[in-house]
Amino acid sequence: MSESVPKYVFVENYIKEAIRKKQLVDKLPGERVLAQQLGVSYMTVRKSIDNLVNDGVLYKVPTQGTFVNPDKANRKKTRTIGYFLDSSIVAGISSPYYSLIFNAIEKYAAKENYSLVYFSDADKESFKKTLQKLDGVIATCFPRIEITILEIKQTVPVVVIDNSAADKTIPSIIIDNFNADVQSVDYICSLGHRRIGFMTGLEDSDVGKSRFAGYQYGLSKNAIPFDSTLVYRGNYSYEAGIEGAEYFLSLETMPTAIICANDSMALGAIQKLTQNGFDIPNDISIVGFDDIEVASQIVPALTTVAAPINDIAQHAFNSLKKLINNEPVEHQHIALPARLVIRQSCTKTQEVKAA
Amino acid sequence: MSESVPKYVFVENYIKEAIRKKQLVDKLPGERVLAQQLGVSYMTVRKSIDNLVNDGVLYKVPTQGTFVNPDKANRKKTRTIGYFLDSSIVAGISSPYYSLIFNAIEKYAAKENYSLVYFSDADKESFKKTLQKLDGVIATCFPRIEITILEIKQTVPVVVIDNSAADKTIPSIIIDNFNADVQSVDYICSLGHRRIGFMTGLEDSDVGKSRFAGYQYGLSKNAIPFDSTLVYRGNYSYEAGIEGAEYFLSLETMPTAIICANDSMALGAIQKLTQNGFDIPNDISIVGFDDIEVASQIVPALTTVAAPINDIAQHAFNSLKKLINNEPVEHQHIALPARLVIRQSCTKTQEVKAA
DNA sequence: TGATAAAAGTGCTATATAGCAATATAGGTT
DNA sequence: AACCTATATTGCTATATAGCACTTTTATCA
Repeated sequence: MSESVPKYVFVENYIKEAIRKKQLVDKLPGERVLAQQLGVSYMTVRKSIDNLVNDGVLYKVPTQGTFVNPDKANRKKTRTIGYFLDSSIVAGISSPYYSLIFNAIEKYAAKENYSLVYFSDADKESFKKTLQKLDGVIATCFPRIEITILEIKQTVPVVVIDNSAADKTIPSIIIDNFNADVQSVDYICSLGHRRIGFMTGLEDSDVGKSRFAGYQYGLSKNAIPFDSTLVYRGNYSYEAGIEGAEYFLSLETMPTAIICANDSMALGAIQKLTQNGFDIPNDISIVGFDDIEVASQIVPALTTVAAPINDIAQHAFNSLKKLINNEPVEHQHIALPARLVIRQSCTKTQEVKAA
Repeated sequence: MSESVPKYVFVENYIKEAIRKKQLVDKLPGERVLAQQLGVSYMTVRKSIDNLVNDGVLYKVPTQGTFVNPDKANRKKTRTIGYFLDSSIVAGISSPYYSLIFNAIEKYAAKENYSLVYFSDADKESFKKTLQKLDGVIATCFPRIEITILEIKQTVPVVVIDNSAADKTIPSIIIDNFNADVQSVDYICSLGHRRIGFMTGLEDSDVGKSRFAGYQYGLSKNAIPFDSTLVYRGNYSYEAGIEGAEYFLSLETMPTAIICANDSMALGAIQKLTQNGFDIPNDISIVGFDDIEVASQIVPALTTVAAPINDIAQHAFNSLKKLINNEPVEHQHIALPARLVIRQSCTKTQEVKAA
């Protein structure tokens, strides 16, 4: 028993350690018994136990004893939920798509008197402490962060968006990316385009794979053979858009249209192609995905697939609310349709125009 | 002294009542003194006071005494702070500038184990309940929401950004908008422009007024007489940018450059001018303010004033943390410099080019 | 074997006492 | 007025003891 630690703190630590080691799992020895075992006064034991009760580690039932508090059971509801983005998304919540989702979730939450925290996992300690304060979490999910998703689920109810979690008991709200990109290919084909480039998103996720698969299915549906040289492997960033355009510029025969797996890559492609003297859409048509706010504000205004932001937010919040209230969630996995918004970044091919 | 109430509860109630009646406003008598006055044991007094400390009613300073906890500090700290935007900002947290600020604040807060809630005031009840959960608030301030700012201040510590509050005891972190726009005018003049249009922000705030004043001062500094026909009264929105460009198009002689009070209006102006066959920057140069992310991604990349997002967030968080911890805030009102970022939306006037 | 009484266990309230480290106050000196 | 010393104040840690109301366990008796 160290001289520098008060005895009552020593007893607190002793109890906490015994709980951690599963030596104490439910009922503690009586206060007088414990005092005798540890060789301290009864009042010292009482002081330690009172502190641990205040901290929520233990609870007392008069005349019956003192018990270990189960992990999740006794926490008070805070009516605060969290929106989680992992820290590999460098721009974090300032990313145009995620800030739209976050804004929409906050509106639905506020109507039900829930406050909304935004948090990430750059600081592990802060991440854990924030989780402890929440009734539940809506998380943007990627396969690469499955461990984090599991950790969240072990602490509070969780609903995922964008990609399903590997653990299929976690409800998910995603976009029907496949049919959205089939739609884009159909529209581009309706303008007469046959040589259609594609900038993929990250293929480590269902989002990336589904958008690419939709492109491929759209080609075959329009009797266009798949040509792998018309595919640039991107990663959703503006910089990838620039590099993708460079790649297509390097081809002997450029595509007459490019479908991008998101708007940021479309912006990068427009920048590089314009710099190289190409006119959008007269020389080459561009389609994006997400319909971030500036998509309608740039020159030319971008034709893009509009993600159903409000629907995603509403379904995610409602599913989470049910989990928090221990109610059954009717539709565990929801795939929402996305709509193509036609603006000025696409035009008919020169051949169709000449005819 | 009632038989049915334990003595320590009686002492707790006695202290709380004395606080309520203002008989105790700051320092309590010593524990031994109190025990004597109330005719109970010293240990009983200690037990009562410890409970009131746990409840946040009192706080103790070893060797100095026990004190009444001021009203605001009554609650247990949640280590959760809020970022407030009033609901008249339709795009809410998805606005490019505000989401950057919010993202930056979250990073500083997480490092200090504070969680960050985003909230608005569309739902009054939710607004009040959220306030109750927070240790403090960083609020984007406008003169039109002074009543809301006061309400926040009456509940928790508050720091404002963007505009100072009318209540000068509230710390503020703002941008030096005046010198930022002087800078823009200087730069435009250095390119040979003498006919310089200006799209104001909202003039109901210091931000709006300072940016306009900086434009005017910049003109006089460069010996250019102020011409009120070269001023369009805007409101920071993309739509105002379109209308502003329409206004300048309607003039007999258009300006050769336009300085916009923010980037969204610059986007609108570029859109309308391009539609009307003008080339940016060859026919007319454009300057924005804020340096939102897409400013660098559009064609042409926008020359704009970069708001010191991280500095604002850092100072705001640090000031708020001090308020929460009852420490003095050294610099109550901070005006941070903003830097002009030169990209592709400006060029020399045709006259300078010909020479 | 079942019922009842006694004993033991349990957290709770209350008091008394001693001594520690740090700070504040009072008094005296230069 | 500034400095030093002694004393008082302050919350803190720790121990000991007594007895209460209630519940659980054990022992005893029919």
